Amino acid sequence: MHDIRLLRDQLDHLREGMRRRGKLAEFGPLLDRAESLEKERRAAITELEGQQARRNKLTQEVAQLRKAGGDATALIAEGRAIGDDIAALEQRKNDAEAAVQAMLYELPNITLPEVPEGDETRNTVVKSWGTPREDSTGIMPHWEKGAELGILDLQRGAKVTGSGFIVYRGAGAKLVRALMNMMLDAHTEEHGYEEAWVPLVVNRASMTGTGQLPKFEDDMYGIPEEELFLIPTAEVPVTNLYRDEILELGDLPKGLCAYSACFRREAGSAGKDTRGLLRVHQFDKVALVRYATPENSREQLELLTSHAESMLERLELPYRRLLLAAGDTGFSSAMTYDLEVFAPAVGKWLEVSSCSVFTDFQARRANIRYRPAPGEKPRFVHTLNGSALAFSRIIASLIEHHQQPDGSVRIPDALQPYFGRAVLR
RNA sequence: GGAUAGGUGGCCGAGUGGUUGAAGGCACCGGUCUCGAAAACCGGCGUACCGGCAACGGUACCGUGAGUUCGAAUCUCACCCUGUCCGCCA
Repeated sequence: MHDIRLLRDQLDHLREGMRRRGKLAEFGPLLDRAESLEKERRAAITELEGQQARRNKLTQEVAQLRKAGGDATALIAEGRAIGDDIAALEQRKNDAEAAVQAMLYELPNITLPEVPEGDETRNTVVKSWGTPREDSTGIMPHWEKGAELGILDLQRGAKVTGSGFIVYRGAGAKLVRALMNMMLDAHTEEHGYEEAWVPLVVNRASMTGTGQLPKFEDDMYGIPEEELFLIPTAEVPVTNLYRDEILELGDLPKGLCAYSACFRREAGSAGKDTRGLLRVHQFDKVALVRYATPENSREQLELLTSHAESMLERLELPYRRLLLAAGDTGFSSAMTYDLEVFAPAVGKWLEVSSCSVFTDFQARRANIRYRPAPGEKPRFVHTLNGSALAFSRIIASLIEHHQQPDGSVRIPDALQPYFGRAVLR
């Protein structure tokens, strides 16, 4: 969410931000309406507060008059009239305020200057690691190989819940555990993160704090009776840990990591892009969250991304890092790197991580602040997060990229201590 | 789920209809003292918003929302949360 003051003195900045995302047509009219509503809001406040001041004064007069034993009937009648006026003005103010607020909630973040303008065709590969297997001859797609190895049971997952809900079995289930432990150990022991184990269900305020709501309610699984939502990522509960709190400067930067199941409705899509593990409704992920000062949040993004990349290097999966163009950058994000691994049988690069700096966009929504120095005014922190990593596509890539000519799947060295064996066959 | 107590400023805590933004304490900031520190003493110290170039003026905020009233931290109702006891349960 943006500072409401931007509507007054930096409307051009907002407009330019929307243009860079290619969304000026969509948001330009909204900005104009928001600007005039903001004016209306202020006018209503000014008038309202004037009447409130009148009432406060009158109220004192009534008290004094009563004390002196006088008759306050006339003053009380006047007060009643002011009260009616105040109620109407309050309504006017609330209406304008709610309307402006609703618009601000709809507006995506402004991307950093270094983020390229335009849509996803402007995404740029800024780094590559390892050599993808271009020749897919003899490599079975992960859904076939997974079934053959007895580690993936897509049919029964569909039966038990529905399509897009995966059952891992035997060594497959253990593979999930191994990935979880390998990643969490690395982040806590080598990268300095505190591990958290969080609820998979959160309330509306938390979903609003990180930017999923109100705009993307349709993408969420919800429990309407309780006004609760299944988390699409551990970013939501972890970032909201410090909602409405003031952090100490000495605590920053602060990093938390958490494993969680993630739930996404992914409405609409079905077809070859969603085969096997490519796009599912529930998947496993280790998430990284960082809280930083505005001064160093940009460099914290590099650090965070490097932590995610190190997971791919341990798994010996070739990857590339994309700097997303403004139009492809997520709603709350100011700058995002995507990490993609190559799945040779699918013949595609798969997004397995997304690392973002949100500047103060989430912090303002969630009211997460820090005190720059004792006695100074609190400021909003900058939040960051990244997946490190999302498992399902990693498993897909692992099964395909590490598939051997004899049909077995090699387990990378770094994973073996956690998985307990060197090969899947 | 039932019963019961309670939610006040960064923290603790007083306050039950009218100069209460709110006593007192802690913490914090400045000063005196000291070689320096501690202690002691003196002073300062909430947040947000509106108007104003500013000085400053005004308004709101005592869990949340609605209500009663000329006037609500204080009264009424609903909801949320926390503690305690009972019940149930992995």
